[in-house]
Parts: sequence; structure tokens; C-alpha cells
Amino acid sequence: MPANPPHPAPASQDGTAAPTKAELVDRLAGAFGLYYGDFTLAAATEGLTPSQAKTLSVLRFSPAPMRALATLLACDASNITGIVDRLEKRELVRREPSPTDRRVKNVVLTVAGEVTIDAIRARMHTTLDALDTLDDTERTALHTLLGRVFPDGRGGPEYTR
Amino acid sequence: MPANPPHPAPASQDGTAAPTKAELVDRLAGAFGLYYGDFTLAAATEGLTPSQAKTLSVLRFSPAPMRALATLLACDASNITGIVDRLEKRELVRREPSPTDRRVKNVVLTVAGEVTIDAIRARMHTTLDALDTLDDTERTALHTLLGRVFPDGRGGPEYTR
DNA sequence: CTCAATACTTGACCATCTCAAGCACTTCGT
DNA sequence: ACGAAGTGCTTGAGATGGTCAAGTATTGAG
Repeated sequence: MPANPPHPAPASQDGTAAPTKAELVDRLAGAFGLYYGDFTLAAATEGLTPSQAKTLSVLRFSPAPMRALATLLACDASNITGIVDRLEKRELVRREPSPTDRRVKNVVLTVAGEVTIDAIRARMHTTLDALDTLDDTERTALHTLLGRVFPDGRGGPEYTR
Repeated sequence: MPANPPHPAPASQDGTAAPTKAELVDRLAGAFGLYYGDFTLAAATEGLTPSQAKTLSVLRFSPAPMRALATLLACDASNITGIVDRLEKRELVRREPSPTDRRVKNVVLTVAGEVTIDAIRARMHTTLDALDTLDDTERTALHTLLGRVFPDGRGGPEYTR
């Protein structure tokens, strides 16, 4: 039953033809919607908002100055002040003065912060369970393809000021 | 120079070994971050917030009652009221009373709304350009794998109340 | 030494989000 | 048929996320 959707999106009847770019964008949008829901729910069980959890997530790799966080999270610097304020009040994160530039404050994950972000990632059941259904070949393929389409950006530690 | 990151993440030296689940989650998180930044920027050029644009995006496929939107966007129903209020004020969207249940209001994309969401999707240059570098086989693989990990959820039109 | 640039903070203002409460309507049980 | 429970949407309060404009401290270039 065609059901005549307002926006065509023929969505290649059989699964064999290569998807159009629009179909791929749809898929990405859908996938990230589900991922985001999973992440948000997991963060909420630890009493954190998505932005707070995303900040902890970024800091897992390396401490970073406020400015770098703003760039990584694609938002205004003034925004980070508030987010880090709240994370610091809960001792998940610490501001450390940069030894080389007194304007800069490096944000560092505390041990409690590490535990928390690990717990959140472990609770993303929708995503984690789904990944379990992939075999090694598929995992490798997905990892590689995502790396091609969304190159990392995060080269080395940002602890560099 | 190993640089000794605080959180191990050995990140399989060579590209050949299958990535661990944690590495895949990292990749998903990174990819999601870039996609979201691209989407947010594109939405901003049309004067829309990410939530407003996401709502239009969902409605591309089919009109939907407020409740369904809340479920799809993984948020409280009361939230949708405000978002749709603002979209309606800009005539990108219309509330229509459901013919079969007088409690329900179906939200429908206007023509202007369609034009707007299409423009936003067309401006996601980071994502679209990256997809251009994939050949047909890779596109198919990515589409299939994402479909496996994040099954659609959106089966038929939600215009069903 | 002066001046432009940079890092962070603050305050104003709106959007987003949750929760609790309320109204309108539907559905179910009796 | 009737009342009670359930569902869909809205409203209002309160916290957070987000932008912008302005202000302070520091750096760095000339």
C-alpha cells in the first residue's frame, strides 16, 4: 500500500540498488536520532543533561581549555562557563590554571567524572546491544566508513596552551 | 610520541584489527558530533533551532500527532507544544484537528516548511561532500549497516488517529 | 609602551526541557 | 447508560542550554 507520502522518498524498493545521497542522509538522521535518545536517557540516569555528558565524553581523551571545548561542542565560549560551573559544583571536573598562559583554564576530569562517564556509556543499551549483532567484518566496515565520512578532528591532546 | 592519554583507548595501532565496541562507540560519538554541528549550522542559516529543524525533518515523511512527535524526538509532550507554536507562527507547519479523535491535533508541513527543510538539508555541506567520496558499494554498505544497528522505527505514516 | 587579539566571565534574553496540574475527550467496566 | 480511568494536548514554574554584547585580564606584535 503506497500510502502516498507527501515527500516522495521512493526508498529503493529492493535492498539491492545503491541508496541515493538523500536516502543516506535520511538514514544518518534516523540513526543519530536513536543514538541521541539512547545517550540522553543514559545521561539522565546519572542526573546529567546531554550537554554535560557530552562535555565529560570529550574530556575522556584529554583535558582541554574552555576555548577548545567550545570549538569541539560547536557552541559559544560563554556557554561552556555555565556547563563547567555545574560540573565543577558536582566535582566531576576541575578547572586548572594553565602553567603557560594565565588567561587559560584547563578543564580536567576528576576520578568521579571518569566513573560517571564510563557508567553512562555502559548504559547505552540500545546502541551497545545493536553493536553486538555485528560480526568482526561488519564492525570494521562500520568503523572505517564512519571514519571516512566523519574524520576525527581530535588529533592529539588539547592540553597544549 | 605516545602522549599518554589519561583514558587508555589503545585504538588499534594498525587499521586491520577489528575495532572494539568501545572504539565503535567513540566513533559513533565523534560522527554524531560532526553531523549535529553541520545540521545545527545549516538550520541556523534558516533561522531555526536544531529542535525546530528536527521537527520539520520528521514531518517530511508524514504528518504526525503531537504525541507521536514527542515520542520520535524523545522528549516530553509539553515540549512539543512550544516548538510547534513557534513553527506555526512562522507558517512552516499547521495544526489540523484529527477527523477521528477530537483530542488529537495532526501537525502538517506547509509548502513553506517543505522548502525550508529541503534547503537546510541541502546546506549540510560537511556531510554531503563527505558522502560524495563514497562509491556505490560503500554507500550501500553504510546504509545497510546503519539500518542494522539503528532500525528505522518509522514504519508507516503516523497519520493514523 | 601601546594597541590589537585572545581567554574567560557576566548579564540579558529567548528556546528547550521536565514536571505537576488541568481540561477535553475517549474507552472501558459494570 | 453511566462513572472511572486513561489519553492527548496545553499551561505555568523552574532549571539548563544557547546566542550576543560587554567587560576584565593577559598575551603578543610593532
